[in-house]
Amino acid sequence: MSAAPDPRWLDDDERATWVALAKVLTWLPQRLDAQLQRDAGLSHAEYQVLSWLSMSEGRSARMSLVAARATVTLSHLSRVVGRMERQGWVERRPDPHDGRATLAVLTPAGWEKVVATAPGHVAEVRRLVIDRLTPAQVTQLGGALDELVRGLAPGEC
Amino acid sequence: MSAAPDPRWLDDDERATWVALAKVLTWLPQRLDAQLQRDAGLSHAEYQVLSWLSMSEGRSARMSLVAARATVTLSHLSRVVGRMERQGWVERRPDPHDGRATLAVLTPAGWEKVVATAPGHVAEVRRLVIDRLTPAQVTQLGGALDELVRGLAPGEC
DNA sequence: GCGCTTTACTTGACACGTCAAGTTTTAGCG
DNA sequence: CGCTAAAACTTGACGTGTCAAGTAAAGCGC
Repeated sequence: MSAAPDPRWLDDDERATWVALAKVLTWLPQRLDAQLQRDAGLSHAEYQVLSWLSMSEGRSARMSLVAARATVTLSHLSRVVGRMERQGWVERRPDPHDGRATLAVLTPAGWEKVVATAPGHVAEVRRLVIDRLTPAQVTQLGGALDELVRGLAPGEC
Repeated sequence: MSAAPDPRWLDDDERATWVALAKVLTWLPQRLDAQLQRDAGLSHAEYQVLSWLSMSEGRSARMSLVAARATVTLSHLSRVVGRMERQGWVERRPDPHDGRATLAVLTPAGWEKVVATAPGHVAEVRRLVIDRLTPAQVTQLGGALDELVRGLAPGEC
C-alpha cells in the first residue's frame, strides 16, 4: 500500500460490471440463505456439509476433508458438526486408522434431511440464476467465473 | 415446498456455472473483506458506508437513506455508524427538518480515510476480477449479472 | 524408543450482523 | 386540537463465523 497511491481506475464498462457483481455478491447469498433457513432451518454452511457428506463414499469422511470440500474452516466445521450432531443428522466417530482424526458420518435422519431439502434449494438456484439467463449466457457466465475462480481458489493468486 | 418434490435438475452446463458461481460467492467476498481489514481495518459494510457518504451531497445523509444506498439494514447501519463515530470518521447530527431523523456526516478524517483506502480496494478488485477477463468477457459478464440483479434487487422477484 | 515437530481437531473470546421490541417524533383524521 | 398510526432510529439478546491458543495423537530423526 505504499507504492501506488493511484492505480488504474475503472472505465465505464468495467465499473458497470463491478457494480453488478457487487450487488449479486450482496443479495444472492442473502436470498439463498434465507430460503434454506426458512424451508429447512439450515445455515448455508450446514447445507453444504450435509450435501457434500450425502454424496461422499460411505456418507462419511474425516473432518479435515469435509472442511476442504465444503469450503469451510476446520474450526467452523467443528461448530457446524456440533450443532448437527445435536439434531441427530451427523455423528462423530473416531477414525480407526488415525487416532487424531474424527469421522463425520451422516445418519439416516441426516440423509432424509438432505433429500427433503435439496429440491427446494435447487429450485431457488434455478429461479434466481439459471432460468434468468439464456443457455448461451449460462455458458459465457460459467467461463468468466471459472477464470475468476482460478485466481481465487486454493491458497493464493 | 409441498408441490414439487423434484424440480427440473441442472444439466452439466448449468451445473458447472452454478458451481463456479458458488465458489466466487464464497471466496471473492472473503478476499475483498480481508484486503479491507488488513489494509484499512474496515469491514465491508464500513467501507461501503464511508465510500457512499464521500460521494453524497454535502458528504452527509439521513441514516435511512445511507442504509438503502449502502445496502445495509438500518439496525446494522446504526452499529456501523456507532463504531465509526468512535473512530472520528463520522458524526451523528439531528436533522433540523425532522426530529426523528439523524444525519450521518463524514468528517474530514473520514474523508481522508476514504481517500487513503479506495485506491487499494479498487486495485484488489482489478486484480481479482477485471484484469482476469478480456474486455469482451467483462461486457458479457456485466450483462448476465445485470439480469440476475433485476431478479434480486429491491424487495422481490 | 525418545524427544521434536506436525497434523487434526476443539474451544474460549470476540466481531459482525440480524431480529424483535422500545423510544421519540411526525403525520393524519375526525 | 387530541389521539391513533406510522416513521426513524436505537438497543438487547442472540446466532453464525473467525482467530488464536490449547490438547492429543502421529510421524521422524538419530
